[in-house]
Amino acid sequence: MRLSEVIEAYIKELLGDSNEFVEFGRNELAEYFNCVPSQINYVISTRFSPERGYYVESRRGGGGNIKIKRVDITKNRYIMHLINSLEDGLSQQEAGIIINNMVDYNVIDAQTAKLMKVATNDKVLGLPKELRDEVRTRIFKNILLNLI
Amino acid sequence: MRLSEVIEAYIKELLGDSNEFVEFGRNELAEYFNCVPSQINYVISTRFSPERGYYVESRRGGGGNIKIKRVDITKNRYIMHLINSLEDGLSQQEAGIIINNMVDYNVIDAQTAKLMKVATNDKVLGLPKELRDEVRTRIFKNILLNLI
DNA sequence: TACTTTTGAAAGTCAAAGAAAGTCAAAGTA
DNA sequence: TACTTTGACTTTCTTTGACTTTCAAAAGTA
Repeated sequence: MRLSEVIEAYIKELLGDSNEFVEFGRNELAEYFNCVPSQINYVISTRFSPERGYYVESRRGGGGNIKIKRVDITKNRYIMHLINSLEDGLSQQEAGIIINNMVDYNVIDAQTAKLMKVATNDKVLGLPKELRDEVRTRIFKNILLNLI
Repeated sequence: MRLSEVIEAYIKELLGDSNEFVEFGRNELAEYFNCVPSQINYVISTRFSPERGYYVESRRGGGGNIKIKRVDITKNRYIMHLINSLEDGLSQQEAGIIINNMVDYNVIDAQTAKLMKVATNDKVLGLPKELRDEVRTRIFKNILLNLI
């Protein structure tokens, strides 16, 4: 079995039942598995994506750590479906339509909708088009994930 | 847990129940936590700055001390004040601290806080650092504007 | 007494050292 | 070819300590 798979399994084990999230030091974990620290990043980026229902946060510096949160993807199939069906270069217009739909279906309230629109707005992001759509997609997916 | 966070929590604890302000000797506090005095300054400047809704006074010399007050203002004034005092190039950490404070001050609820954190998260933005802090600042400010 | 100087007890500043995590591309493997 | 492993280098945050500034009380002076 690939080491990456072992690490993946280990993290999922930790997330096991009852635990909504895990928190660990990257170096500790790397030491435990006798690998370079960056392997942990590889595992996280290939296996703990929003599409699979994971949200990842981290901090650097003294006492730094990585926190992986598991979202119960069965709790809101509509949102998970949305996350997985979104193409990578979401435009402002497309995002807006989806947000409006969510309001119509009472998935989110007006205030949340407003904030989501702001955070995915062209002017606010203010980046060259391709990059902008990429970033917007990430923001949008991750917000969706955290609505569950 | 990081010492800085322990000290932060301790000060907030003191501020917490009905106390409008805390007053302490820098050296005493440092001794209590077994750290160098300048660590107290670090905690204050990263966690209790005016942008974060705190007013800090101090006196040097014999009998000198530090006094930290919570600023008591209305939601909208708090937000306006924040918008005006935010510098460009906000880091994820700074944004996070401010968001936490807004929750403490009942300016936003936990759900909104989460959304704001996600939309200003390093990994979510996933941009080179020069751009990242710029974009984050725009997103953050614009969300604030829309909270008014 | 009224004013000035000294002195020691604080707090402030700033940069270096330390401790983590992140990035990226080259090398390895199936 | 696609995925994984590795490691050198970067960035971020915290801790530490040497040095500076300020203040108040004590001591000295006219």
